[in-house]
Amino acid sequence: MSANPEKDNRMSESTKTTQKPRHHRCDTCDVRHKAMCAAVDYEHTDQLQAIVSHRDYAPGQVIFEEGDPADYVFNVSNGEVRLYKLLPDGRRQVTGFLTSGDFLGLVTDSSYAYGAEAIGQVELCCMQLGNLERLLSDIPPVRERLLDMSRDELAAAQEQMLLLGRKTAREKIFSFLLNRHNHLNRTDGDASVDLPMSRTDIADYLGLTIETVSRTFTALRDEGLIELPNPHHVIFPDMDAVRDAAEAA
Amino acid sequence: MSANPEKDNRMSESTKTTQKPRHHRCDTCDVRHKAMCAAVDYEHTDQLQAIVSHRDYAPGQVIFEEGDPADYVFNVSNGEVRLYKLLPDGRRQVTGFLTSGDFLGLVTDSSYAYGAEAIGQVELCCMQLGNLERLLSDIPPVRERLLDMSRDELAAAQEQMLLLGRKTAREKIFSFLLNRHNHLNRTDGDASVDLPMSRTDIADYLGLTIETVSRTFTALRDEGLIELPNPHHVIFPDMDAVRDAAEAA
DNA sequence: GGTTCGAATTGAGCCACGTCAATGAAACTT
DNA sequence: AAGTTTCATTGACGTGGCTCAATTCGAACC
Repeated sequence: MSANPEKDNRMSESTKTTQKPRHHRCDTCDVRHKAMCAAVDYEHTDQLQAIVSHRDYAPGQVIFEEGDPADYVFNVSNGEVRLYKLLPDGRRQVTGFLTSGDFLGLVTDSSYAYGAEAIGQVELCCMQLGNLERLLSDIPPVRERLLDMSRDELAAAQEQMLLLGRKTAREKIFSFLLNRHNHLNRTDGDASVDLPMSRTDIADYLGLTIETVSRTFTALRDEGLIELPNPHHVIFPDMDAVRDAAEAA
Repeated sequence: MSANPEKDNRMSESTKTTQKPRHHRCDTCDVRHKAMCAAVDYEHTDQLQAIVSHRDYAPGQVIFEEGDPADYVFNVSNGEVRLYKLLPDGRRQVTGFLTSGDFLGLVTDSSYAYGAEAIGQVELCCMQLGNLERLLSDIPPVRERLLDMSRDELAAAQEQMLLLGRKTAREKIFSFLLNRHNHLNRTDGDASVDLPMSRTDIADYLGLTIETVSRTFTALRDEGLIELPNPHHVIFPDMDAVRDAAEAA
């Protein structure tokens, strides 16, 4: 079992609502096509613009905690966010990592169903829950879009259950690396993956301890399957070999 | 790691589409208030009725497999269904159990994202995917309802990730029993739980082996926390004691 | 250039749970 | 009612990953 306070990473409540309202324009937003907002047509862009604002978060800063009253929902415009659930004794399960375009703010009984923290510097686009609901009734395609997005999220969640319940440490690491490679690889030929999160985050995401994560990375390095120029960057010298090894076990 | 062919449980492909088209009426359907259909108003009930049909499934029968082309979506009208994902070597993760009112047929790229099998005798209400989509555009509240339902499902999935990644065998069993008790307890004072599924299903749902599930049940029985008149029925002699023990670890 | 401090790595030992194997208890067949 | 099959339980033993405890590495400081 792992506990992981990450004490100092967690900013005080007072800094939590730190807000530097910049002027962002929805019509030139570069993550719009990936986000929920893609379903807002040209005519309604003004309405969208009117209800969104921006917030910046420092590394480690809490965005919201599980159970907080959910007044706002968010879109990630920049940076990486971790979602997590805690047990009373501090054990943590990271349920997902979000990047630009992802929707944030799952709600049950008008409170957040999980906690969310900035991993590095993060920029969020946010709107009040009430405004989202108004948007949903005014512009039907937005609800369709949101349904599609949560359909994908649900499929990813099931895949993660398979990983957590039935895969070995080695398989978990392989799946994690290959998933990241598939989902966020910008340039096509790039056989490398960035890992902005800490070993603790990875461990809590895969249901392992930091020691096991570290040892597994080292083992893969020693086998020549990956290179580790630094703990936050993985290079695949031979992508096919990795895929073979991943399937073998 | 557990493999579990459940060979003979699996009916042949030919029996798979076994269909005994009965006459069911949406306007008197007794699971309607729990299902997606609750969002279809009185005026549209005929339209709903026109596109649904019923199917019966025998215990162990495959409803669909992961990757099958998804032509139909379903509502469970009766019985219990297991959802699962498989690894190439046969290891299985049960991702959920469904009962009456639950929606079935998560789709990605127009194929099913998981497999589904009847646990006992099962009755499903089904409609073609295209008809569902037409329903969604014709009756906006249905999409809203579906979004709400998948919101809840997603929250449950995250809870399950916490269980799989961070809880001990004992805690997993406690959570499983208490969840069942909370979610499907008909009569209010009833301190018991039915477990229609096999030990293998439970093990694959909790990321354990059948032996560990069995041993944990026995341990709880020996401690006087539960009674086991038979493997498919659990009685809690002292509900509060169970809740305390569950929190203690 | 040395100090500090957090994160990552490495080592040694252990234990919760898995594996393998036997037994028990129902339900089904004939 | 004896044989067969399936599922659950129980026992003996092994091990993958956890725990506890050092190092090591780097970045940010004077």
